[in-house]
Amino acid sequence: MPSQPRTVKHQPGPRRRHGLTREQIAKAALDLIDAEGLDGLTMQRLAGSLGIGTMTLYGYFRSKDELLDAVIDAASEPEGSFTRQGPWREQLAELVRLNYRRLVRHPALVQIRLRRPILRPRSLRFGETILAILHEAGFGAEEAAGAFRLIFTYVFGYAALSPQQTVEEQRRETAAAIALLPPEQYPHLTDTANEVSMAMAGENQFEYGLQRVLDGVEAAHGRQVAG
Amino acid sequence: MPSQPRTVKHQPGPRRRHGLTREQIAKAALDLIDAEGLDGLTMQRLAGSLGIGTMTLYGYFRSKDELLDAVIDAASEPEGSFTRQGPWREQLAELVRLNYRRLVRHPALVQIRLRRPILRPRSLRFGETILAILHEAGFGAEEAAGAFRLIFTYVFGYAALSPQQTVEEQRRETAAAIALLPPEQYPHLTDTANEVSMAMAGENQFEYGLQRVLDGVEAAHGRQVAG
DNA sequence: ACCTGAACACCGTTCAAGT
DNA sequence: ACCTGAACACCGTTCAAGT
Repeated sequence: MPSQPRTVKHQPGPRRRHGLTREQIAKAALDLIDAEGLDGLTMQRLAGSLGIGTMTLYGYFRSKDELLDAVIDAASEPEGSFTRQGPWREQLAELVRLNYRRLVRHPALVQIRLRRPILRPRSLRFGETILAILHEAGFGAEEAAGAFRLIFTYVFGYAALSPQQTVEEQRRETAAAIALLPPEQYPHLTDTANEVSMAMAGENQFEYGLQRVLDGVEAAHGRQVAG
Repeated sequence: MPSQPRTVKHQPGPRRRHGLTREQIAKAALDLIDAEGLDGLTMQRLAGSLGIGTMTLYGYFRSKDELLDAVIDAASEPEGSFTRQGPWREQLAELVRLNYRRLVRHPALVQIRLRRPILRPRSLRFGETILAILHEAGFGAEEAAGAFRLIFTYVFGYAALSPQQTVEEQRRETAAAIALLPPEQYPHLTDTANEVSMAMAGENQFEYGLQRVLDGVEAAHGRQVAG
């Protein structure tokens, strides 16, 4: 169950011995995960990087799970640069791009989300804005919810399936695996090894798929309106 | 780097003391992951369930990673029921549905893929068949590779982001989180809480998104052919 | 040749003790 | 009141020893 972000004691000044706040600790944890993956965040290492005893962390957070909630909040600062302008499709595209970049900046969000749903108010802003745009574009409630789920699946799915390795490493690895296949059993993969290797890594592919997803949402809406 | 599925010794008969094969062990590991998640698979527990010593496993697999490769193969039996029939769009849809069901049957595949790319020949069959269908439909190499990546992202992303909890639990949790939001700040989410909760859980949503993805692929192909 | 217990360097968290 | 070392029940894997 999701735990509330309550402070252990409600005191304005840093009465604590180390002068640390929950937010500062969460930020340090976020940096650790972004740099080394979710497995890289251990209570021992986090405490070590802050120069405090491991058990001191449990004075700020009841468990590692509660710490992860704070990490999510730390990574979910509102997107200041987003302003709703232009046709609904372009508004959606821009919002999705901004949130995709956030996920690239903070792989921690993706890795945590793969373990459990993220339902913090700050994170739900993304859904609220998408629904607002679709509502204004004339989408019904069910239609809008379906489109939101698809868009959410695409942006998180893309980020989740993008490797932590460099683009170059990934392409080489894909190409190497294809090169090992018997061409007569895998003719198309063999013939298009280059194109497939390119498509499986790199951020330019994100935009291509996003446009296809929006094509699909738009097409269904057009049929709905027409029918 | 991906390790080869080589047997430690090439002997036809089960000369081994326990009479166990790599395949049998991999199958047991697959069952463990499917039932309890990737974290549920530990060398100690797997050995225990097989009634052998932990270290005996290392006589069959050089490392846990090599064991996971065998688990992937065990879960990737070819889809016997798939026959290419009808228009390309329906062929794609059916192939994707079959593979989605495979992922639902074997969450192990999704959980392993989130840790590293899956590049085993048996798994690459999926890509080969998609490329074959698209090629026959007149897609160019780059266009086909882009469509493959999108479809792959959708099917794995959808499976990866689907919770391990029951559909009912998930819906209740989503609805509860929305109910906690201040309605004046989240008006659309509040108004469509029901539709959103439904859309975020349950397999019927998979088909909706799949059709939108195929709409997008089809629309882009139509423009390509027309232009 | 095949199998395996003990040991090592890790985890998250409980508990009891320090200041 | 705040902090923390020791300890517990785990991990994957190395090593040396059993049959």
